Amino acid sequence: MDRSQRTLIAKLKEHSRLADEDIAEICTLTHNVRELASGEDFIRQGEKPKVAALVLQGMVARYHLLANGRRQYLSFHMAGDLPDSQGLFIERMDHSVCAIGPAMLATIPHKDLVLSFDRRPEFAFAIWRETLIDASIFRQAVSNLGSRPVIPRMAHLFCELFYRARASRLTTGNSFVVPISLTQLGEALGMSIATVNRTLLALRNSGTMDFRNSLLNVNDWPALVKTCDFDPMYLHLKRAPRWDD
Amino acid sequence: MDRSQRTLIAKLKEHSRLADEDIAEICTLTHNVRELASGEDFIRQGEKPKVAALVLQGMVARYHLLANGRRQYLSFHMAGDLPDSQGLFIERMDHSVCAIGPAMLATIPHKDLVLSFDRRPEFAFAIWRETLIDASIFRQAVSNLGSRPVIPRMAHLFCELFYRARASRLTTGNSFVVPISLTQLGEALGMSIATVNRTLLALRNSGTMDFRNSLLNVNDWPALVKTCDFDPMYLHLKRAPRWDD
DNA sequence: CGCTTTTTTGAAGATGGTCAATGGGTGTGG
DNA sequence: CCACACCCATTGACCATCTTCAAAAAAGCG
Repeated sequence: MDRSQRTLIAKLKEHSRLADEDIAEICTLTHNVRELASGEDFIRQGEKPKVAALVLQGMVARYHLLANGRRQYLSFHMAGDLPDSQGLFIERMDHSVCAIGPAMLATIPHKDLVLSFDRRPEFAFAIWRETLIDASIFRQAVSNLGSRPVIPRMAHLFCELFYRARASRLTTGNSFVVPISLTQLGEALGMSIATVNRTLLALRNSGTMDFRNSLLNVNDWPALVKTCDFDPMYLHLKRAPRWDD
Repeated sequence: MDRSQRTLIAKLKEHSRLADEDIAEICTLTHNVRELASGEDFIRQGEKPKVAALVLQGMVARYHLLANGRRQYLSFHMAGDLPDSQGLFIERMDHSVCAIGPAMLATIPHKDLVLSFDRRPEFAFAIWRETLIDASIFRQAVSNLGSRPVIPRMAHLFCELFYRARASRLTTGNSFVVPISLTQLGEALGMSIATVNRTLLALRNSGTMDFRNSLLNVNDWPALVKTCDFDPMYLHLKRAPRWDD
């Protein structure tokens, strides 16, 4: 069992039950490693996806490029995530995937995955569930953009990132490395960079969280959760991460 | 082959190839019919989904209920859609589904579906693709809310609804019945009802479209497409609907 | 026909955007 | 080692958009 197989198994176990046979099946999957420079695209809107990507290190993001040149970030992904699982059964990518900070990915051919799906339907269902959770995260983004003022909107994004990172054991204490620039935050949350900055200041002054120099610090988790009414149910994890370890 | 089976097959054929065996498998599925009054919930946030729903008639919507009482509509669905396919492999619903105007649904137990999936993986992949297209629609909603001013934002929603309806042959000429109230439009597009009304007026005056009394009228499709840079690629349909029939 | 609900319109005010200028790091080359 | 350039973050002033509030008109419905 190599690193990427271990990462994938750990990820799927966060929400699905895997039989020994499923794990054995995953261990037959081979992959290539691809390193991305900060900002580099992994796949672009319009291209035909042929491989699935698994994040091994760093952070990547999905984004749309609009006709007017604007960029809209759709979701952010960390180690264990499958940032282009959404391209599995689809002819052409309707969005792009790029690195946020330097990142390392494992790529697995779709062909191999589908063969495994035929052999182990439960494995397919686990990946399917993964794509459904992705969709649930998109739905939250819709509500976040459509219904929340800037401060809770920003808080919700960081709540989600921190909670997911914590569930995957990627945090250190109350900190998590998030190499997103202010500009990119604005392009994710539909805010101007000025507002992004003022909103981060407000959150800092409230004593709930502090995002600076690519480092997120959660100072008062319950208060932060309350600012945005964050309810992690939508992440559909089997068990909540513990806060006392 | 009954009505609901025919509807499902037609829908899946919009984006997937089905073998005769897949169609035969679908024809073994039995269902119940459920009628919903306007506004009635089909399933609520927090409940455990046990059946999948197929829209036979009318329109239904997914929505979030936020802690502050606000309602955020996430997507709208018409005949042929599977509005809670997102609940297939998930423990609890992270959103609700309600009727927009009176609607009729066919319900199919998840258990039966999964048994069919095991027998015909291609059928499973077609439904999976359906859920991935749903996710793609959510992504567009994110971009719509995050990046577009009110007029193109409204235009984009109606472009999508009309295009999807046309692809499913639910339009009559340039018209399509959309029983959404102004309040609900606002709750979908993150606008106040006053702005919704003024935006509809602006679109009416531009001569591109006219939405009034639950009836959408597309007067100038190319111009409407241009106002919001609508590109239907993200709907992943095998072939575009024809405009000249 | 009177009631409720939905749509329409106006005016005032707040939120967040735009623009422009400043400051702080970091890396490069003289 | 310093000077310069560049990128990113920060801040202020002004302004546009959209919200809120209030009220009237129109449209369904018993």
